[in-house]
Amino acid sequence: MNKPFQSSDGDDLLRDAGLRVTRQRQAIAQVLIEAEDHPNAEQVLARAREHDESVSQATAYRTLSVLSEKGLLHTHTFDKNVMRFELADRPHHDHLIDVETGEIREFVSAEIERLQRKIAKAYGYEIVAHRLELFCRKAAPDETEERQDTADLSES
Amino acid sequence: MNKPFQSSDGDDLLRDAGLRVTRQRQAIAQVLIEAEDHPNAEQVLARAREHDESVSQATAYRTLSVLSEKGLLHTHTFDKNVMRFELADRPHHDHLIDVETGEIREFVSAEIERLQRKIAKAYGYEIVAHRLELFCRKAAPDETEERQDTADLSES
DNA sequence: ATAGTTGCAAAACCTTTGCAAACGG
DNA sequence: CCGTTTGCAAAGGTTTTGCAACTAT
Repeated sequence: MNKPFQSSDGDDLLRDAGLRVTRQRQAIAQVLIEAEDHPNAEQVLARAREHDESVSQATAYRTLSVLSEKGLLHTHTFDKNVMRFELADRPHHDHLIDVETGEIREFVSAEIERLQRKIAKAYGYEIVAHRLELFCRKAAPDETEERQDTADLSES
Repeated sequence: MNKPFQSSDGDDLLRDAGLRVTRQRQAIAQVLIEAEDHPNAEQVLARAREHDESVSQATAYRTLSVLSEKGLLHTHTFDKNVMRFELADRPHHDHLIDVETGEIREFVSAEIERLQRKIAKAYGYEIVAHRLELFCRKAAPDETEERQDTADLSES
């Protein structure tokens, strides 16, 4: 019984990256798999230490760095100076950031994805990766009620 | 004869931000107006010093910071850790980054903009700012020739 | 056995800040 | 004039690195 795509298993994730499986890296991989948010390095380290106290900052940064380079982890910089991480094995999605609360919602728009590819192609490029972030604020009650808009959202 | 929108004049830019007009800030504003790329703080400082040697790092960062806060400057973080700047008075556009060369092209898609607003609205939000970056690689010659794709590009 | 990995502490890197002197309006 | 702005140098926050000991394979 092998995992189809998502390396929901930490050891697999590490091996996929060509890394040796160590206690410390297992702890980090586990954190990434369990994460439902977009933790930064400091948070990954703190959570990993709950699994294995011995994880050092250096190892956390080194592991996150390799996993990112190998494409197994996606990175974001929602706020100024810190890099945030997210497993790459999840279906692609973009982010909507509530600028008041910092809350991050994920969304997918097949339509936007399509347009992006179209644009890149028009310039003679193919997309390697992309990043779409909407910094938003809760809207005023809204007078024009366009409820059917939701239709575009989840076509992935 | 007043400028309609773009403060193509450095002093105006500074006054729009509620700042006093100093030699150093004039140099920085000039750099931003002349910039055809997306310089980071270090580059802005270096270029500003060509206009006025006395500009210090502190002033560069402080000025860029205020201009950004006042919304006169847009910021990006294409690469990991450095913030890049760009005058906000230009028509909105997104970025296509050539991952091989680092070259940055700008594009506009009214269609994507529209979809973004639609998505935000569906979640009950309104967009304050957004960021769309396509990390691309020059495409292989391409077998299916879709030249008319260019149509979507410049509807702004 | 041995190449890869570790923690530690120091360094590197980008950005911010305290302060007294200098300056703009 | 008086509040703002300056340069300097030091501090801040995040990420990287050199090294000797340790460990997965």
